[in-house]
Amino acid sequence: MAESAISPRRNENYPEWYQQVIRAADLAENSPVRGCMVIKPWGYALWENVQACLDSLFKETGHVNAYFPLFIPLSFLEKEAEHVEGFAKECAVVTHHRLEAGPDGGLIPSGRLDEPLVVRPTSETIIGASYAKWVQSYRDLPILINQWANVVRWEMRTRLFLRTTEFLWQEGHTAHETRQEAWDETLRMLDVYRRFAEEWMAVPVVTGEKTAVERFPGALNTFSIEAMMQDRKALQSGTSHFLGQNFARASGIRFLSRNGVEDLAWTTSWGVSTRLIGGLIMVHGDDDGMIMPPRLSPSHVVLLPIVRGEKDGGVAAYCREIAEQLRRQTCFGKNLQVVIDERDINAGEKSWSWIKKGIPVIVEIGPRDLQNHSVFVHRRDRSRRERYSQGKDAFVSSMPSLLKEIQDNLLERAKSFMDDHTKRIDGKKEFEDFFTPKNTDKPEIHGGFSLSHWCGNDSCEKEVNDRLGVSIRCIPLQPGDAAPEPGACIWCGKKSLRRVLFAKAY
RNA sequence: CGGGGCGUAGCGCAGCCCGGCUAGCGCGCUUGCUUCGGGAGCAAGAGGCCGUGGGUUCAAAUCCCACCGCCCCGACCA
Repeated sequence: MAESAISPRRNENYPEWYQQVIRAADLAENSPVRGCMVIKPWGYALWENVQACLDSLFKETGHVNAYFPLFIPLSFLEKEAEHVEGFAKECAVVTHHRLEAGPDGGLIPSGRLDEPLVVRPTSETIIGASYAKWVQSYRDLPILINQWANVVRWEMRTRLFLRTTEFLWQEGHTAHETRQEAWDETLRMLDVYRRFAEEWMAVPVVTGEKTAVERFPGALNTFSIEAMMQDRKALQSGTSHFLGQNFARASGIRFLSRNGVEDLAWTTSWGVSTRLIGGLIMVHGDDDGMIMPPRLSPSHVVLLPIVRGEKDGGVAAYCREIAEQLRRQTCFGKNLQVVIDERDINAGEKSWSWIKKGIPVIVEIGPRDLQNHSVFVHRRDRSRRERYSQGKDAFVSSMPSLLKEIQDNLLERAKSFMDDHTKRIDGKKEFEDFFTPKNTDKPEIHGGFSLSHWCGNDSCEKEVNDRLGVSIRCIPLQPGDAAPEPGACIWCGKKSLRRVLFAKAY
């Protein structure tokens, strides 16, 4: 049995496997700055594709981009009580604006600021200040703005992509005339995230509302998309918040309504971050590394010329010809991205490097292929033993449909995985067993999503979390999962009106 | 911030208990030759303030103290 490229394998040590995939695929690495990462070109190209796709979805739904400051005056953050409480513990604060030579030759901060500046952990307050200025009449609404930015949250424990001190994201901030409009916007953007996850990332998600315990500080309602990783834990992959009039009140976003009375705007905010990349790795990756969904992959095909010694025998030219033909093909509305890897390294090693990077299609091309007008194809979503030879022209013309097939296959695979590990559990014992590892010394991958009844009390929710490390990921919105259905709370046995989604989470 | 583990070559590690020649090994790197439908073989090389500071000692990677950093598990979180 051949070895896998990544060690340990997923079922041996999942967290370590995750780190190794990031390294092997050359996506990112730790930086000298604690908790911060360097996103390397292959990882950043993936993020750029995520940005481009989401950005066009935002534009399609009427949003425009803008940019607000990195620094937030301390007093702004103090305006919304719950918001302060939620973020106070993880804020980086700028207190000085100058460096002076110290006695030992080092530099010491000087020039203390009158009012400290908080490095934005999120931008509701600073954007709210602008909106307050911009909005005077109901005619100024709605405001539908998104910003692509970095934010800083001083986390205790960090993991590449999943939780870093600084991360990249987009945050949409909208202000509306009516409650209904803001509410609709909240759900519309949640659905944009769901579509993006499923159609672009090939990641199936559960959409739902957060419980009070898990809600965004200052929001009236928080909605999220939750995806299942291959260790069966949930990853909150995007959030959309209905902020009611809380932030409008705090920031003074007031307008003269149609009735001539002063009113507060209704606002929303919604975001996804580089965390999505962590999700992509954990949903699709295998024991040989990353697997990129074709729709977001920085490149679709790599051509590997197999050259004997110095004698090229026309292989390079043959590769260039194929590359040209492929680049004229379109898939998912874009031209195919093709790489020819002519690095002077061992062919096997070269091939493996692309497997680890997760490029959807790897094509080996040697003199024999040249002679037969064929190519040797390896789909990254299939095993290495399933490589096959194919006529060049057929290969070129079938690439778009092959990529679509891979995209669909990844989604299908992830979907059945999630379905297989989503249970409707009604017994407390069964519930506990589901979430309890059999070998406590070296916990194996276990559990999954449990759709179970919940009475609605914080105390049950917290106890489940304390005892089992399991939280309520959301109250699902999907018709099938969410249909009200009387039952008994999985924990206390009291009356429950509906099932909620329980899972261990990142 | 609590509990545990670890800092030795670019990466992964051994050596430390029981102090003692020139600090090793694997991978990677450089050069040459050989190989060539596959993560190559042989040979010759380059590369270390053994995390930092202090102490004990004739002698410290090794023992003691302090500090710094990293990882895991908890609390917190996109």
